[in-house]
Amino acid sequence: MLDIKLVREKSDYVRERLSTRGSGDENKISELLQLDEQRRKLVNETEVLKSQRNRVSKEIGALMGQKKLEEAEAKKAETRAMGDQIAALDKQVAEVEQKRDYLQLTIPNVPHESVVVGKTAADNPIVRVHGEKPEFAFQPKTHIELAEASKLIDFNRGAKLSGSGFLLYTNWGARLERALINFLLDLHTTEHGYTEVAPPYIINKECMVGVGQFPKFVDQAYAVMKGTDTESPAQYLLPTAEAPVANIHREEILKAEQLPIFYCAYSPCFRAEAGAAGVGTRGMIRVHQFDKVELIKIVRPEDGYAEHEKMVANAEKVLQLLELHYHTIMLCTGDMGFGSAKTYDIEVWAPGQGQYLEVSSCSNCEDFQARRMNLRYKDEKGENRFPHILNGSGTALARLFVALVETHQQADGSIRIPAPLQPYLKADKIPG
RNA sequence: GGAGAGAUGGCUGAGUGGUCGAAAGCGGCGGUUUGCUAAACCGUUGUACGGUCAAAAGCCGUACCGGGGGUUCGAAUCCCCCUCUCUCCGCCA
Repeated sequence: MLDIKLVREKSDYVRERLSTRGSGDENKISELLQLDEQRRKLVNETEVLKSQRNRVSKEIGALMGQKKLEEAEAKKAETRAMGDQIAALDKQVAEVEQKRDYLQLTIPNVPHESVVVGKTAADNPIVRVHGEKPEFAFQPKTHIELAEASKLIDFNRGAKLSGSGFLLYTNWGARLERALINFLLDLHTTEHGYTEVAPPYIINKECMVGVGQFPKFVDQAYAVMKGTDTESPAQYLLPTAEAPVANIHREEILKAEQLPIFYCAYSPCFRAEAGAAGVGTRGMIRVHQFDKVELIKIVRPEDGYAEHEKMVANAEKVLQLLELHYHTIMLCTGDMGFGSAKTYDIEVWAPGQGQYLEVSSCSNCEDFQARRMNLRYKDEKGENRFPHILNGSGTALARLFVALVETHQQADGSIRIPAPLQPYLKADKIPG
């Protein structure tokens, strides 16, 4: 969420930056300011009253001590009505505060000034290209054809077990998936300095609010309940490991020397994808459950953008080692996610699809999430500050799987395994 | 799932209706002493919000003793609900 003081003091700036997103959220600022103003007025009123009450209460206490009971009773009668007045005002404050807080949670982050202003994905500039589209002496197959031919994935039985958008990996497919996960975790932990964590897959609402998934994207989440118990507070299947991992230090005040914190985590990701195109058709491009290795950084604000660039490089390294052609784009203001101030997407080339697939999205959310989860650190001056929180996929698996098999498919139907992955799969190719 | 115990400041831990934002100890910070270190001694030590101020500092106020509600002139303290932790039993990968 945005710093209310910033909104108060630089409302025009905030409005202007928000308007570049093209979502109309800048129109919420006036209401926010109004609620803020109203709250401050009410808070002031109640505090004056409370101050009075406290004073009289102390006097009563003193009188009781001196056994001057009649005088004490008189004062009690005098202040009795104050309690109700205070209670009524407190209620008003709570109401206004609730409205303000909710409104604040629905306003997206302000884009960083280095972000290109644009409306849609078509406006996203390409910032880097690695390799080039591979040439094939034969007609390259799609991952669906390859997966069926080599029995990597049983699409029909996956759907039977769960529904459309769920995959059953089989034999070499399951092994390849596992090999990729281990390869990614090892790369980031041993080469890039991340500490591996394994979070719960069922998480509470606070995690979702903290990273900005809620309240806006509740309809995209899977809620879970215990047995037939519809009463207990809902928990959710994680849509990304970002949700639990970024929240590890929620409501903490970290010591300056604890920063920077680099975490990486494997998890499956569950997405309802309500209303999305592509679920319901076969394939692995858009599914309800996929594996991902996520990268999270918690850093000092002054380091945020340098660490952001490094994080993107860490994710790109994956594709380089797997000998895949990709390009990195910067999301324009209109295409950025809710909590992000700046985002790079990495898109890998999938020859069978004839298109680039997003396998990583690396964002600096600045202090937007830290404010939501009240995560702070104490700097050298002893002041509490909000750190920058960064998240990036390093990378998403299902689409990486697609790019890998489509890129490295051979004329004989086998799939070549790039050298860095071979020790993990314990094979140099998947037979056709 | 059953029974019991607990949750207080960075940590340990006292506090059962009134100068308690909270004793004491530890830690941290500053200082004295010292060739240096240590010890000892002295001082200091939370967070948020609101107000004041051009701003910072400072000052004033309010709230915060797991969370929410209640009783009361007044709640860390009494009552109710919830969450979490620990111990024992049961079940279980």
